[in-house]
Amino acid sequence: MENNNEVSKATMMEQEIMRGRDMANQLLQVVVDSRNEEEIERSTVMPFAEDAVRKVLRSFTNTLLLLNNEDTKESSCNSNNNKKNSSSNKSQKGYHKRKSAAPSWQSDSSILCEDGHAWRKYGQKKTINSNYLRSYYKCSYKNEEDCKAIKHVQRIQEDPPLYRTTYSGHHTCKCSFVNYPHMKLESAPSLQESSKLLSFNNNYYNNNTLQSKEMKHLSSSISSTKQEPVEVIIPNDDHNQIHLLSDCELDFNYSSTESVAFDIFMGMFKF
DNA sequence: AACATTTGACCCTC
DNA sequence: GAGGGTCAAATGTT
Repeated sequence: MENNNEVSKATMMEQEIMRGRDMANQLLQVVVDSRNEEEIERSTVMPFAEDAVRKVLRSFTNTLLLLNNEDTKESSCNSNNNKKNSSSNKSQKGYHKRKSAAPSWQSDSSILCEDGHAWRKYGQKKTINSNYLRSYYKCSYKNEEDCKAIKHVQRIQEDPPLYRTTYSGHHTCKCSFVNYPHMKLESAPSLQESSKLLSFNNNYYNNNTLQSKEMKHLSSSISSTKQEPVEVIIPNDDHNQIHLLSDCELDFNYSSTESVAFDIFMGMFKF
């Protein structure tokens, strides 16, 4: 009985997360569609908003994977045992080990969802039970970081359109900053050992974006989640960089801009 | 030129 | 042997 309650609770949690992910997808669509509108493009808001939504999507995806990995841990262990006796170390073209029959996680959506991760398509197949092609994707960082995450997407219904995405494996790649070409966190070798340098790409922020005054406000709003004082340096000659003289975990809380999206982004930007 | 997608072949599991 | 998952060469796109 108690077990049933836990299962339904987990299902409800999963449904809520999926609902959140779908809403974030819709928001992302609005942001992406707005790129071509000249006025919005010139503002500081859209790059931040788009990044924020992508990060939200990634969180939803990872949470769903974690939830479902717990569920399928046992079955995948069993299937691994079954495979122990099969041949190994083959490198011929097309050689592969068939994935476990139980997917890590699958979800249906009326739109082709983005999930915040970068995928590379590596194949597509017409399956016997469907009139539509199934597309196979692997993580874009599979080669660089040996990330094992894969997914396949299949249309399962014509009208209204419905797509089923099945994920296997979870992301082990450190792609957090790769998808944020305009912001970069790195060591600041010229300063003290534990300092960090937060860089803003000039292409995004040179024109009417973050002004000196705003940067100073931003720096004063940076606080430590460990309640420790954080020392910040803003170089006079370069308004696109902030030096963070601390090795502790930081939270941004920048609220002077009129943009809610900017707030969300800064609120999420934790390292 | 570099990167992404398409497509047919290959090979495993059932 | 059928069906499905993956590879890699060919092709397309930026």
